[in-house]
Parts: sequence; structure tokens; C-alpha cells
Amino acid sequence: MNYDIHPSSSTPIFRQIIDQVKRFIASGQLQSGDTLPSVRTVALHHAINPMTVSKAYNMLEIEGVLVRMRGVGMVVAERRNTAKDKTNLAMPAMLNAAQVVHQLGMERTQAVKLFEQALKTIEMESKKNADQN
Amino acid sequence: MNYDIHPSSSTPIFRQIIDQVKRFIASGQLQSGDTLPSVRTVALHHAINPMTVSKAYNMLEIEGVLVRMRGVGMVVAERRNTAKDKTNLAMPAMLNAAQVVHQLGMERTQAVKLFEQALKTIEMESKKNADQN
DNA sequence: CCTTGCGTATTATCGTAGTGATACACTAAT
DNA sequence: ATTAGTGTATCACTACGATAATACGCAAGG
Repeated sequence: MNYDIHPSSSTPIFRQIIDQVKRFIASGQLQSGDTLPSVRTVALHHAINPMTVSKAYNMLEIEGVLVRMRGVGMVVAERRNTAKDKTNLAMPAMLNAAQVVHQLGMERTQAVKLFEQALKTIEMESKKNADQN
Repeated sequence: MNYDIHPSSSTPIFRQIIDQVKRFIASGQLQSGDTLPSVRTVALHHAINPMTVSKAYNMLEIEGVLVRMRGVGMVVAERRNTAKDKTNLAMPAMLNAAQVVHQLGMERTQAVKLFEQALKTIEMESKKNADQN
């Protein structure tokens, strides 16, 4: 359970956290009742401000994704359908990629090949990071 | 030759323009010597500031994609390989989408299905917009 | 109890990306 | 020359994300 945070990215840090927590839950890496890494832990580990993490967690609580347990931490709320959640969470990135290849006038078969290639690349990187731990 | 601009998007307007110009060139919809829609035309058509468009064009000139012809407008510069350009331009969006599905722990086959579905969606929207003209 | 670890409210400041309004320099065409 | 069309330099403003320092309320565990 580790966040992949890029402070220099154009997407705000708090949004990176929000998105990744949702994905962890949808993928089952986080389940109902699990506690999240504490605000201060995350802040120290990534050299960012605790309030930034807190804001992300707070928004997730507002959305009903997390529950704040006083004195304990943030806990994953009860959840139902992870199946549809996955597609819902994946769709924006998919549509974005689809629009790009469409504007490039790329053949559908070639677009799929590129996508599969990207998948392999990401999986490779993931394994590398896992080996470093 | 029309831009697809979303002022409320989190990606800046000038970046949307830059990306789309590059894609138009890579796809052949814009060729060397073609003149681009003028700063004011674009600004009026999309209700945005001329300077925003100008900055986009300016950066494209710095990158060597466009050439500024005084009193005439921006012209597409000489270009070589559009083949590799396409994949280079598509890669970031692909990698982003790939990382999302990876963090979601989605099966590769299902990820590809989703992507193809997104492609169809985008193509549908494109046709709708074309019919409106 | 009291120490330690949770999240958070508060307030203020900083940095900066993005945008906007205006006026200017230039060219082409008439 | 005048007009109308290019792009743009300049300056200011806005919005937002991130930071910082501090203090608070709460719960678990020794």
C-alpha cells in the first residue's frame, strides 16, 4: 500500500492521492475496514505537507469512500459493486487515449497494438519497483 | 480544421491547442506550408483570449513545428517523419491509461475491450459533430 | 492518567500557471 | 496612404495548489 506521487506533475498532489485510493479499493488492494496510511506517514514519506494529504482524505470521506475513526485514522467504508467501479474509474483515461489516437487518424488495430505495448511497459516498471523493495 | 477546446477542463487551453496542432500535422490534416487559423479567429470562435492562442502558437514556433510569417500568420514548418511522430504523440495518453488499468488490477483482455469501447464512443461523437456542420 | 498517535481547524503566506486587456509592429492589398 | 489582417510585448490580475505553524479533540495502550 504505497502511493505513487509526483509532486512536479501538473495534476495536483491531493488529486493523485484521491484517484489512487479509489483504484486501490476498486482493485481489492484495500478492503472495507482497512485503515489507510496516516496523514503524517504519507507526508513524511513523500516530503509533502500533511494538510495536503488531509485534504485528499477529507474529500474521500465526503464522497463516502472513507470513514473517519477518531483517534484511529481513516478506514475504508462499506462498499458494494467493485465491478462497475473499475470501468467507471478507467473510462476517463480510456476516452482520453481514444480521442488522441482518433485525432491522429490512427488505425484501430494499430491503436490497440500501441495500447498493449503501453500495458507491457507499465507492468515492467511495476515489477522493477517491486524488486527494489 | 477546427479545434476541440474545453475551457473548463483541467488541462490548460493553450496546451489543448498545442497538442491538437501536433496531431493535425501528424495525421496529415495539416501539411507543410498550410496556414493555421488566425489567433483572433480562434479566440472569437471559442470565446477565449487571443493571447492564449498566441502563446500556444509561439511555443509551437519555438519547437520548430510552426513558422511565423509576418503579416501573414503561422505556417506549418517542413516536416519529415510523421510515422514515428504519431506513436510519440500517442504514447503519453496510452501510458496514462495503462497505468490506470494496472492500478485497478484489471485483466489485460478486459482492458483492451474497454479501450476498444472507448474508441467506438469517440468515433460516434466525432460523427455526430460532423453531422451538425 | 498520560503519552502517543490519529485527523483537523485555523489562518496566513507563497508561488505560479493561466488568463485577460491594451497597445504596438508588421505585412498585404487596395 | 489607408485599411485590414497578421502575431505579440507588456503588464496586471485571478485562482488555485501547496506550504507553514499552531493548537485542538479524540482514542488506544501502557
